[in-house]
Amino acid sequence: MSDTRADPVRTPRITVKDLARQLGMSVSTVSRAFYDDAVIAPETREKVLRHAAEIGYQPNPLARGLITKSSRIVGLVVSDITNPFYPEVMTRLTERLQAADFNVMLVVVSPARSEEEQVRVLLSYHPDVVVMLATTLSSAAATACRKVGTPVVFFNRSGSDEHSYAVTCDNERGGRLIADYLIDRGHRRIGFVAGRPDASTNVDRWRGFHARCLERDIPEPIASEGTTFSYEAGYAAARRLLAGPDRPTALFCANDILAIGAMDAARREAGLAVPEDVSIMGFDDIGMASWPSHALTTVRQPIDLMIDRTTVLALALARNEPCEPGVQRLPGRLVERNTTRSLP
Amino acid sequence: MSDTRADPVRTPRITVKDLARQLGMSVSTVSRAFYDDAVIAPETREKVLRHAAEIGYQPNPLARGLITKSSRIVGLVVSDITNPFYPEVMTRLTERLQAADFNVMLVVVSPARSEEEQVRVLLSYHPDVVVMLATTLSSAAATACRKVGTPVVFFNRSGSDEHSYAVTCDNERGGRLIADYLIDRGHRRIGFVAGRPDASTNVDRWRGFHARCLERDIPEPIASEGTTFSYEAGYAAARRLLAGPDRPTALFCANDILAIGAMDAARREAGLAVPEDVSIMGFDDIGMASWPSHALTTVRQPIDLMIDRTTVLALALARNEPCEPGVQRLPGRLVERNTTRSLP
DNA sequence: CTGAAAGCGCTTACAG
DNA sequence: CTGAAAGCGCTTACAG
Repeated sequence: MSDTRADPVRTPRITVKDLARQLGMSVSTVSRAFYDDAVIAPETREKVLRHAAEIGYQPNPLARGLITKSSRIVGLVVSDITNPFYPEVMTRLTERLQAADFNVMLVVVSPARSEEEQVRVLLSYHPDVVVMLATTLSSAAATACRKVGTPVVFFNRSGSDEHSYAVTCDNERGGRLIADYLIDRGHRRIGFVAGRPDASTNVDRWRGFHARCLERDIPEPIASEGTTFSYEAGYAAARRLLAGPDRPTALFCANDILAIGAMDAARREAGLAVPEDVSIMGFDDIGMASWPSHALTTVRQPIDLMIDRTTVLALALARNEPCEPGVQRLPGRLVERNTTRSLP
Repeated sequence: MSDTRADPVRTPRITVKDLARQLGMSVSTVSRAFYDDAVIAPETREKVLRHAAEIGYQPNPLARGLITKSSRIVGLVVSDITNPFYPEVMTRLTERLQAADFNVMLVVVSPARSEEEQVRVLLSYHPDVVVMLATTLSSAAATACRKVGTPVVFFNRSGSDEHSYAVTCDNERGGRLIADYLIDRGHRRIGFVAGRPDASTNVDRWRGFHARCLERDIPEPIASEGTTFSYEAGYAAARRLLAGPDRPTALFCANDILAIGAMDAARREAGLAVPEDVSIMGFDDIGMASWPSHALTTVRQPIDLMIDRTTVLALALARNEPCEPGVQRLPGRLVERNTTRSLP
């Protein structure tokens, strides 16, 4: 603290008082000009706004927030950034929120410190709402939010408790889609490359896939032991899955990044051609999936719609409008590329 | 505004006053407990701190900032998020800043609106410092910051004006490293796959590379017309460069993501084997570069060091400590993998 | 060492 | 329609 004022070169900020003085008005009047629904003469408002624009004044949202109890901050909590799916979501969501005149405060949950502790400092800024971008986050963070009455919406994570908000892809349905696709093409021995075992995306995709396999009288699919959603994990799991003599003819990977690792393992470790010797499917449809070298058959998450829903929900909650809790499950669609084929 | 209080379910926040009342002290005393260098009896401080922890009180940094003129917010401005290099930097930087008790306010500059406008709303929160993660950002944003006296540090971008702060890889030296490496291995006809022409990374890498080629009496390298740093751009550029009859024996790509696109083009469009028919090099050493399917020879940016320097610099500036302006150019190192070979 | 008071930059009843 | 005053949650000289 002591050094905060060590070198007072900071330009002193323009305040309402300055404006009021320069315009010969009271601060109240000046303040009112910035609120559409305030009672103020149109010419007065215009005068204020014009002058403000000229000298580059804008009300300090921090001071404003003290009174209105609204910070216009939305907290964005992320953790698993290795999945290329997230940076894209993060930036697009941020753009949308910014366009609605909210600012995003980012917290990256590092395993080094407790989730709750890290969210606590975010909470001290009184965000109007926080959105969790996280398959991976436990509910500790959400609980901390709820304790201070801050609404939270989960992106890409279901299974949070009853009265919270979530928007996800319909992962279970996606899993079924994949089972049908593979089975329709004659596959019987199918392997599953798992991601994080406790992630709802992993659980739901597997559940749908597994259920559909049983419904269609396919032998129990063999699942790898899940660890993380990473290239390396996909590589390692596929190597094991494809090592035995009775290897699967197809692999469903819990997400694209796993699938890309799995493809490399199939080619380099097991010496198999994709899709000639083994079919491989992912989930998400990240940008890389469509690169010619991967050309991955996968299920595309309805990302535009998901972001849209999340934005609308977050904005409504930030404004304290009543919203119906629950998880919105949006349907994905299967996109066929070159990593799968029909068995003769 | 009107709807802000529509549904007053928000838990009322605990304030200093509550603490003071509950402890039978004045607010001044309570406040002092949170400052290490304030004069206050040790037992009093402990009593306050203990009680605060119990009931989950922490001072509101917004109100605090009004007085101290320090928001403990650092602005993080990003734009080109398609390059996987950035998400990594972004999250690691954020973690470091959080660990130092600063919070990150993220602004994603979208091409839809003006840079200055988008930074303006960040500035209204009075960040103590802003760091620009951007090869791509113009100086408009930086100018806006300077106008209100907010210090800015550029990450991965040099060539900002004289009295600003920047930390980058020594890109020019990296370009020379690559020229030497290729020339030492017998390459004479070398192509350059350019990224964004106005990005300092692109310019500096090319400059060093080009200069070194001339110094060593290699024929003028042929450069593609740069557009963006993307897989697609690398793909398109390499296809053109490798199409002619007198094609280059090696390609230096301005970054890894371009290089990966270039490799795919070489293989699929030109029918060339890498490195047998053409050697390919990138720059950055993003995670993907080391995947077995790419195994890209590249120059690794000293990312740990860069992040460290940026953190230290940003923190110092946030505290208004005097810092020496200028750009810190940190040496990268060449990492050899499987996309290059010696010419016989 | 502690407390009463002023003030940070705003907004918002309350009078006029 | 406008202004004077109170107050949001804090910090910090200033007395004591």
